[in-house]
Amino acid sequence: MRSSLSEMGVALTRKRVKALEALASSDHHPSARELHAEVRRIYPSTSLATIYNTIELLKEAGQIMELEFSGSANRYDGRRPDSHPHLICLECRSVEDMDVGGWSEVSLNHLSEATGYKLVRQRADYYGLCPTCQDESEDQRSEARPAAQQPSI
Amino acid sequence: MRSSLSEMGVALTRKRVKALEALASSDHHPSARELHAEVRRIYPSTSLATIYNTIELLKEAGQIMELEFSGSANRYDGRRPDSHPHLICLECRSVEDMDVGGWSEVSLNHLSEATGYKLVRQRADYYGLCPTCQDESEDQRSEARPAAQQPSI
DNA sequence: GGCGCAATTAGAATCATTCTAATTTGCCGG
DNA sequence: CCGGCAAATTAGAATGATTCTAATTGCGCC
Repeated sequence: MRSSLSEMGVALTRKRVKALEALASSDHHPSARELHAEVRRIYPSTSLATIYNTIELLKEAGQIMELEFSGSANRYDGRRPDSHPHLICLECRSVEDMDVGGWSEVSLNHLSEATGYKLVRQRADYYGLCPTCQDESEDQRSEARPAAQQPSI
Repeated sequence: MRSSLSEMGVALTRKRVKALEALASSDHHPSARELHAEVRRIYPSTSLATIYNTIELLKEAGQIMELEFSGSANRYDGRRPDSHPHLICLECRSVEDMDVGGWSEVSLNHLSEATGYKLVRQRADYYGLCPTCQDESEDQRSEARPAAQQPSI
C-alpha cells in the first residue's frame, strides 16, 4: 500500500500511515467511522475527511476493495483488494471473507466477451445468518415459543 | 405481485397498483425516484413515502429484488425477484440482467453447509463499461489524443 | 527562517432513505 | 346516507453516510 501511494506522488503522512495500518491489520472489514476512531486513538485531531480522502486514494491505487451498502456504512477490505466473495450477516452486519478457488480474472475475461461489456470488477455477496446469530435466535425461540419454526427472513 | 400483496392483507390502492405496474413494465431497474415520477404522471399528489412503503411491502413479499448502491439510489428489479447477476455500467449507471444458467438455490444450500451460515440471498454484480459507453470513450479518445491507451478506470 | 504547496480541518451541503404526526380515504355496520 | 375506524397517504422533518468548501496547518526545500 505504502509503495503504491508513494508511486502516485502522494505524501505518506503519519495519519495516513496509521489509517493504512488500521486497514491492513483488521480482518473485520472496517467502516470509515471505525477507521476514524482507530486513527484518532493516536492522533485525536484527525478529521473524517482525511479518512475518506485516504480511502479514495487507496481505491484509485487498487489497494483496497470497497463494499457498498446503502442502508449502512460502506466497509473496506485492505487485506485482499482483489474481487472475492463475502459472507454478510443480516442480523449483526458482520462481513467475512469467503474462500473459494477459481474466482477471478478468468471469468471476467470470459464474461466480457460474452456480454460486450468491458468488465473490470465483480462483486459477490452471500447474505444470511452467521453461526452466532443463529444460536441467538435459537435461544430466543426456545424461551418465547419453544419448538417454533425458523423464520424465513 | 397483486395476489401476494392481497394475501398479506394489504389494500391494493390505485397508487400502489400503478407503482407495481411501473415496476413490472420496466426492464430498466428503476430507482424509487423514477417510480415516483412514473406514478405521479397519473396521480400527481403521490408522495415518495408511498413509493418506499410499497417497495417495503414488496420486499417482504419477496416480489422484488433490491440492488443497493451507496453512492446513488437503490434500484429495483420487479421482473425477476430471484437472485441473479447484473451487469452494471460504471459510466452511465445502467443496470442490466445477466443471463447465466445454474445460478440458484443449489449453490446457496451447498454453501450454507460449507460455511455454517444460514444463507438466504446472494448478490453478484459485474462492473464495467457497457457497449455504448465504450464507444463514447473511443470517440473522445480519437478526438482528443489519438491512439492513446484505454484508461484502466 | 521563510515560501509554497499539499494535507488537513471543521463545518456546511447533498442526497437517499426513514420517521413522524396529522390528514385523508375507503369501507363496514347500522 | 352516516358515523366511525383502521389503513393508507401526506408533507415535512430527521437521520446518517458521504462529499464539498474554504480556511488553516505543517512539512520539505531553498
